Amino acid sequence: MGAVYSPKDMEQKWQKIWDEEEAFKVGEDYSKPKYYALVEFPYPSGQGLHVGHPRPYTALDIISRKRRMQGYNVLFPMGWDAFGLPTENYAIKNHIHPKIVTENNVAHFKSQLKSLGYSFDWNREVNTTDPEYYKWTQWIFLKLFKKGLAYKTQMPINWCTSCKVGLANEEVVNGVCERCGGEVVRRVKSQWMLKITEYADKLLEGLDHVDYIEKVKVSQKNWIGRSVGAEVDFRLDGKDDTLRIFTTRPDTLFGATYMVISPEHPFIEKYKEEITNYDEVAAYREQAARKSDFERTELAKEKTGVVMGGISAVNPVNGNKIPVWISDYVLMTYGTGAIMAVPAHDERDWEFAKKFGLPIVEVVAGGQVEEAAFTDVASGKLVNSGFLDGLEVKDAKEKIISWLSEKGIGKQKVNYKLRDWVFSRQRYWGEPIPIVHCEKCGYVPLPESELPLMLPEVDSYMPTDNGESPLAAMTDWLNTTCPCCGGPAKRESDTMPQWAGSSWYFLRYIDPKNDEAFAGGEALKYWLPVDWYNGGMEHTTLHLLYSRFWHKFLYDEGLVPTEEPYQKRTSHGMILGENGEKMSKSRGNVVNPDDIVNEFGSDTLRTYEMFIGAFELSAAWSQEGVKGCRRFLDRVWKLQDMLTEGDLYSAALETKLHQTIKKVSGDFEALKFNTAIAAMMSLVNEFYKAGSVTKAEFRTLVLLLSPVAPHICEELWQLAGGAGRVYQQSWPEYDEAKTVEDEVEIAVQINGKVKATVKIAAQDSQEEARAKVMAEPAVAGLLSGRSIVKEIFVKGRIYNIVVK
RNA sequence: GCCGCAGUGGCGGAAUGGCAGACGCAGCAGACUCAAAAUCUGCCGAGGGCAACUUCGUGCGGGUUCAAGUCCCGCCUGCGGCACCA
Repeated sequence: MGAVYSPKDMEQKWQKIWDEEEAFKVGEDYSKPKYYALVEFPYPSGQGLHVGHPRPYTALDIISRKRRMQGYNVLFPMGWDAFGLPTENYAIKNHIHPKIVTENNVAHFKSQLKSLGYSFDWNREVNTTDPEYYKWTQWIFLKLFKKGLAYKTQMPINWCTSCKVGLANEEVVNGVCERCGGEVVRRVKSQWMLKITEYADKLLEGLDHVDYIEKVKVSQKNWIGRSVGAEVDFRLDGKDDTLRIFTTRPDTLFGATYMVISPEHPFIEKYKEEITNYDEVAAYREQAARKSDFERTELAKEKTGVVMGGISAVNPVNGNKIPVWISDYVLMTYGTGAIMAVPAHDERDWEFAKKFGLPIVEVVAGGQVEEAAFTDVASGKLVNSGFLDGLEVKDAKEKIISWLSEKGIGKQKVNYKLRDWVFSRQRYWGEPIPIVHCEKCGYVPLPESELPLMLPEVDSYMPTDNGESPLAAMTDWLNTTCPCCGGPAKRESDTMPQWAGSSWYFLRYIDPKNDEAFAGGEALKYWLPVDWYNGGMEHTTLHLLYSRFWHKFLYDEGLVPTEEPYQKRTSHGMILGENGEKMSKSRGNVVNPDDIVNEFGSDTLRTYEMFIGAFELSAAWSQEGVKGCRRFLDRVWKLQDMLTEGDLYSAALETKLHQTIKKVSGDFEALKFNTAIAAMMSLVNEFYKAGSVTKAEFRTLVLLLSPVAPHICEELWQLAGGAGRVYQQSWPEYDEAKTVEDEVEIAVQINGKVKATVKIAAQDSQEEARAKVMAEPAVAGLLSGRSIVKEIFVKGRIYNIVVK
């Protein structure tokens, strides 16, 4: 009789053994096939690990363990994305330096992760706040700067009034700060920007060559928002000046009955003297500027606007004089900040025209333009459009664009929704931007030899109300000399956003201790690209897009060997509380993984998190479900009492074993961990039914289960007389021919309804099957007196007889 | 509004167009026990029937097919993302 299954001591024992044996140390033998499995490194928050964390980690730990057993050299690393606001805020509140807070949180996270038995190679741990790490973050920034991809500009930014920090567009969710939910207003500030827009096409095009789940590709495509249209110049009536607009519907040019410019458009100032209702215009502009983005979108239902009195434009195709309006439904940040309005064929323009009584002229037939805008481009021909009449939309577009080009008043143009990345943060706990501002020389990059530019060690790092970084007050650090002319200069006081360090961390794992380069060329060549990257959907348009941008830049610089960083990207669903709501302290439905490990063991937690449901969907926690998984492991444990000597599969179990190996192997690859575990449960049930299990049969189960529940499997491997360790074994193989039952029970249908079942040989032909089916008394009875119209036989599955 | 995903027993969820409900949870009955827990065995979609059986069942309405949870058309509901991007 074996001992009772008590995971606690046993799991610690094996974790220690793995450590001592350096079981998961990444090999340096570059002649072996490699596999790079990556999970998003966590932000080490004060709350510690959440039960959501182990879901993706366990999934790729399973893949990594399986790959090692398949003979791959596996890189499965872990690290810390440790710069950021929560740490800084906690530090301020509790008067502990963020560096200390980070150290404590990392230690806590690490011990929690270790207790879960992940096969990370901890020799390769990285930390974005380590100067030896951020030295290279700064180094990459300098490369971007030298290429003109980092620039400082005065621009309205999203300002979180609560965090007192500027945010990228991606960080503003429903008009509020993604992190704290605080109000976001627009504020003009001088900011460092990264020209991600320069890579818009490459980022888009690259998606065709990677294996990302579809929804990730779609989200990135939408976010980049490429649209092909035309830029057209409209002459201002009586002036030697033109107003340039962007449109995706140049075919509707004859239907343009007015124009609209954004309240921020420079023409308002330019024609200040001539606008007859300037006071009204200025008031409208004021009002628009005061609105936060949130208010702008909230009020979007009702269009507002004001006409620019005394100014009119000329429609280039028909010479009609048309008015120019100002409205905040036109954004200065997209296209040219001005549009031609075609109310008959654009919903926004239609709404605006209806409200202000502007003319609606149909130029594509097919709708009722007085009732609603007709926006269908697939049907309908051009009307009221001179030389375009009778053409289809597609052809009209082509014709008008070439006409405009010939006349020199327009051309084809591609626009993107993607905006440049606001790269400045006015906070302490981030990478200092390695730039010096000199009155004479402008913005001067720090020489590489001066990297890392360390954060000053100071006591006060409070955010300021005036929007300046706390670093701006640290004059000893701030004041320096210009690397260019040697004169007095000031350091940049803004720091980088949290997304900086995570934009290249997967490269540092490849060669984490290199002090000559961010990573060595040979190592990069061997390990890139990441073979499988799993992470949250919430990072699709942030981290995932940013890191692809940096990687593509590094590729263009000849610094990395692949165009894309990640070959495959998958995403996991959230773990919800027992009540089906998102886990949160305030809802009181938070489950702490430590409690589960203590009560049931980490193997149970791992198994449960994989069994809980489809990996990519969210799933509600169930304490009863955890117990079920523990019960399964108990049953596996107790199989040791049923072992018989034997190096072969018994006849009764052979087919089931081959089927299970096939099922589990395939399901792991497809992220169908729930059905893989179900298959193993089913195998265990068969073992119990059989009453005894040969060691060979048992070892196969142990090997299959080991990526999911590695501790119990090491123990059982040893008990079952296995040589070495489970992690050193080869992944079990199956024989396709042996996955098929010799005899199967098939359903016999009459007119599609199951009427009987018949046992036949799996390989039976239709004739052989027919004989057995017709011999079945129930079938014979049902067929008497009816004529057979058709018979359908699906091998090993079904026999359907259609009768009249 | 647009784009994705989902809707199956009391619950979590399975099902290359081929016997719907695998596997697990909960429940019921039995075994073991003085008893309980644990464990083991059996049952477990709904209606009808003593029973052999039988009818109905995968959000709703149509369709294709010998055969539909699965494919097509039209809806409904929930979740996630984007959203005045011209």
